[in-house]
Amino acid sequence: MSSKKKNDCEPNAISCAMCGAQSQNIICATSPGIPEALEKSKINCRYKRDQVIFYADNDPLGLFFVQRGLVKLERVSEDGAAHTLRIVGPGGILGYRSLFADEAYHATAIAVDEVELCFVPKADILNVFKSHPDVALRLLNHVAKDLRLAEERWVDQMDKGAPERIAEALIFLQDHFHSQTWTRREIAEWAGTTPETVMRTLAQFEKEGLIDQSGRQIQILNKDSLKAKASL
Amino acid sequence: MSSKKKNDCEPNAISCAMCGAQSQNIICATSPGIPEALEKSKINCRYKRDQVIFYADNDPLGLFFVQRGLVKLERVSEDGAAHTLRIVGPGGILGYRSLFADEAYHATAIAVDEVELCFVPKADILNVFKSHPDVALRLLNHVAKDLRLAEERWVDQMDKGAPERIAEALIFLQDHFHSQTWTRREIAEWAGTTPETVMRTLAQFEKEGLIDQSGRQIQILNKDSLKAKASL
DNA sequence: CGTGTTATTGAAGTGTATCAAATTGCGTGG
DNA sequence: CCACGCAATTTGATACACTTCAATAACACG
Repeated sequence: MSSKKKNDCEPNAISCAMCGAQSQNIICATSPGIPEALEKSKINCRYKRDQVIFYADNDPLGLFFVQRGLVKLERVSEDGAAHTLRIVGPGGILGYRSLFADEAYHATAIAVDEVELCFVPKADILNVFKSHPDVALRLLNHVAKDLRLAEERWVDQMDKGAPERIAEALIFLQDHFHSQTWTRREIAEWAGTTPETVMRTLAQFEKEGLIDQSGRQIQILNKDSLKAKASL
Repeated sequence: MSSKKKNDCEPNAISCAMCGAQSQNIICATSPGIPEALEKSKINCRYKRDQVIFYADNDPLGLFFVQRGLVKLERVSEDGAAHTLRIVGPGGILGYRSLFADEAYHATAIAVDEVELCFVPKADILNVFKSHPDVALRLLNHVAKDLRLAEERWVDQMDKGAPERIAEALIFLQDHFHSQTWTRREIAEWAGTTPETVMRTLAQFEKEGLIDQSGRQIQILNKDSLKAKASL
């Protein structure tokens, strides 16, 4: 029955008890009782590639828990250039920055592939905070790590050249989202450069025996040398 | 008695009750009773320009509350280039990202001018969390905003040219730390460019009547036009 | 009053974006 | 299942904003 409609939010499509371990996020996994508390208010949703989960400048309504697939948070500048801020996979959460900063979304969330997630309204999340104070500390820990990544990325953008950032991007994308193929454009939007530069750099890496490009598939042959190239 | 030693940490140099409103940070200002709880464990410290409060890669020992002066958080790359991540003034806190991420400092904290602050050990901070659960939410709010600023800065580094970033830097530094003069190098390290480029750009801004440079002092003449130049 | 730091200006080099065009590859619908 | 069409890839040529290096001048500090 749930497969009749597509890209629609349906209540209780997956019970919290059945939610795979892969989707155990820092809120649900914190302490027993929380999944049950959210069970009645959560709503399951599905999205296909390139569909938008939420748009920048809108106000957050709650949190999205990713159960399956990948979601990218991207920002598009006035002249149309897109940049990928974060990528969230199963077990990850979407919308927490804006919710807790009490600000509008500053990025747009887009499905990278077939995505399944569940939404919990703001009010219910805040209730969890009241009953489980340790959840706030876990989220604090998470956002603090995000902040380091963001600030490190800014300095990398200046100190390192495009080849180093692209090498870093390849390693990051493989480490975190192994079973995923990325377009040159997506790699560029993550590494902070252009598809053309990614292209030429990958060709160079292949010539040096660091990677192997079979069509759109990229295999890392020598991870250590690639790390060295990225100054990691 | 407290003025005999310099750059030394002395217990209870300023009581929390006497701490100026300017220094009311998001922890102490949250609810009554917290300052008293920290009173016995806090340690006051003083630093002069360019002195280091803590070094990158060291483990955090607690939190620093800025009472007077400015502190910059900077990261130095392998080739010696310094970049300013954040600037913290009176009422601000230092070291919270690393403490809550449970990571080493990823930046070095340096006094921009004469700085006065008080230090509270990690254990005492965690005690406050237990007795005042709402403090975690306030910190979460603060770090979430930091995260937006950091991510916005990364995209600005790519989308905007040096003149735009420098205009943005001038506005930011004036808005937040009005009574402070900055060297070209400091502006460059904040804007993500070089002192030479800052130099030439400021000369251009002056020619356009946007600012007025009397030696090291920079006056903003036309803030609206400067904002337009920064695409803000 | 010296001395080291900062400011200022000039010239040169370069990495990377930009633009353009051909080719490949993939998804979609017939 | 094949063919079509559009998007992604690939390659080349060009432009240029910015960094880098260098050398002088102005300034602040002890």
